[in-house]
Amino acid sequence: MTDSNPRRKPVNATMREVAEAAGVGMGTVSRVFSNEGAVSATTRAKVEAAAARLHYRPSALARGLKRQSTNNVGLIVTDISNNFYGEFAQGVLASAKELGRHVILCASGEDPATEREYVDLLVEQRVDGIIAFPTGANLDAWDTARRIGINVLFADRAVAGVDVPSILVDNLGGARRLTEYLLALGHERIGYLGGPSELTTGSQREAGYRLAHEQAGVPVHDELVVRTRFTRDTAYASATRLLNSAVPPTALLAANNILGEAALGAIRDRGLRVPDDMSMVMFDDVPWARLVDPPITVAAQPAYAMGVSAARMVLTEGAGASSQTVPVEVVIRRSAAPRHIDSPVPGS
Amino acid sequence: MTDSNPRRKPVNATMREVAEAAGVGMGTVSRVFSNEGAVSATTRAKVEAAAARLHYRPSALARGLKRQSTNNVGLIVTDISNNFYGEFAQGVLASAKELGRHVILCASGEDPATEREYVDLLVEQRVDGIIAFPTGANLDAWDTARRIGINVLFADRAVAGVDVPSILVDNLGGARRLTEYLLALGHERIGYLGGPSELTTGSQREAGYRLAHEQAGVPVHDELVVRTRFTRDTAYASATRLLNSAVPPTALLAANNILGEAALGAIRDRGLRVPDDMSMVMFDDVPWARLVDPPITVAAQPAYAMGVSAARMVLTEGAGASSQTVPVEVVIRRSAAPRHIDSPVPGS
DNA sequence: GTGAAAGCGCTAACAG
DNA sequence: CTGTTAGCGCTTTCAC
Repeated sequence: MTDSNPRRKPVNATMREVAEAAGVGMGTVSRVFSNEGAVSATTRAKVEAAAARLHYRPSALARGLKRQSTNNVGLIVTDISNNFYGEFAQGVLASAKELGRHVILCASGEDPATEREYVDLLVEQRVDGIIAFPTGANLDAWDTARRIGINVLFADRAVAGVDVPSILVDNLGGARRLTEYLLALGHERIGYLGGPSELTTGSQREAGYRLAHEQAGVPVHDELVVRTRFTRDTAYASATRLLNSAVPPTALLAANNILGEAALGAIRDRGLRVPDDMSMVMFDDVPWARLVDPPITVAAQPAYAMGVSAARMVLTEGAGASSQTVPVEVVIRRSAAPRHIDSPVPGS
Repeated sequence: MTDSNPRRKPVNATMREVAEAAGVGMGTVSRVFSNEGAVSATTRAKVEAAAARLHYRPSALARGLKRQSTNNVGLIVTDISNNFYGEFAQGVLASAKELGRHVILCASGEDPATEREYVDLLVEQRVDGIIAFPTGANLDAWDTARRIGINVLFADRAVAGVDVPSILVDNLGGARRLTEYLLALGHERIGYLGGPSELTTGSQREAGYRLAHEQAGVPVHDELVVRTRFTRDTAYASATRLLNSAVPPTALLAANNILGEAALGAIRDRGLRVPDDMSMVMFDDVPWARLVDPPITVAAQPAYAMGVSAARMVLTEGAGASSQTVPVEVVIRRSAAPRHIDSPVPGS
């Protein structure tokens, strides 16, 4: 760093100054930096030399104001330290980079007030598009975002009463197949550790769990169905509650990786072994699912690919993008075993 | 969404239109929305009513251009799906939100060319500050960023020849204590799976490993020291190479969580048990470290807290922020055991 | 307390 | 091919 006085008011050269230094008009400088219109090689060289000498960097602010488009896109996730969102974000970032866009990241923490704040903020920033894992609230905020010309894309969850293109996953199918797998192993008391029913990720997965039971003719024991938030704060307590049922489950389905983490922790803390004492499966194929012993059977959502598609949809297809549902893949590993003959069975 | 024709050119109301609708001057509207200067209650009400009617949202672009400051900060990490960066980012986001700032997220993938691209881009966006995990290259780009008045803060790694405030961690101390722990357990062939020596995170951790050996009077076996990238791509192969040494190590220190993940995977794949056949410890306390059986002994970096501090430093202290080094906490769990009497020992 | 006016740095016609 | 000009939407003196 060569600046001897870092506290002086920074003087970032303007386009006008570059033009003067190069002895050309502003329009020419603009053409050079935006790569539009034709500029003779000599003129271009002069401009570039002057720009380099002055450490000139164009201002995206001014450009955006003039062009009425920033090249930014907003991404609202719940919690970026959750590997699912991390993978998704990597996908968005990769896709955005390829398209020459920036992403402004926001974490709502699943809180509607925070979400509203971020939507408003992103609108003020005049982002070209917003990719969000919506809480389901703030319909009016989303509405004004769209009205103002911002392409909105919802990820993972559909929101009732709003016609916004979405990229969804086959939650019902995934949960159903996971449940069928457990049922086929002979389990009849399968605990379900799920998310809030207001989120479609919560309700659809629960629906899949119930559907599988129905089709197998196995009754669902409502005391084995516990709903909690999809975040770490309440997960462990809920998992413990489930395991403490009067007649405990012999297998357990966790509706996302955070819940799975809590469930596995709770199982361990009670001295139970997987899968001998307790079978378990979960949504989300996070790195640790393969690493624990035994490795966990999961319903894998293609998080990275979803992020890539999401960015592409919101950036290139715009408001006209059509919703799509991506499949989840059930990956059988070794965390579930056939029910022991002597396991408690309802009515026995 | 009430708009019947989503494809029409979006008409976001301007401040001038709000002013006209409210029958006041633009200056007044500005005062209302920026909460600066005094406005009579009645006038304010009129303005707010008009604004609501028109779905007016101020433009951060225009404001930024005029004020010469966006309220944005750039964050350049390596890979946001890596839990360490995810936690760090959560900290930055929390802190930024509190200070009314937005975060533009970039993932360099540890690639200097990508990093340069992002630095240039963030400069063009005129962010108020940049928090980065630097690759060590692109000194000139960092220099022009600072010259233009952007506060730069390096995280995790120091860069030689550049005087930029940084938030570092006690890498040497952490690696040293981890190694001492293994040495105290009687291990004399400790494998080191580390990062590139160009990164201070790489070199300092290796230095800690070597220092502990030196002080214990135990020679370092260079064939047990393998350096690789800190990313997933090459980690597994390097871990395997280490385990395949002619005389294999009895314990292993992985220099970050990705390397630890790879090491644990490789250990498993070779049918070795932890800690009976192979002790292991690593840097980074990620969720899975507690979840695997046995849980892994780690040197924990306070990622979230670092993110919080980083944002605060770059946003409130500015260019004058003084570098700080945060301690790492060694958390002993059960992934390391005393060396077996019959383990291969050099010269025996 | 409030209005008018001058730009912030850039792009996009439009002439030449 | 290149220079000139009129704003993009907002903040900020400066009068009133």
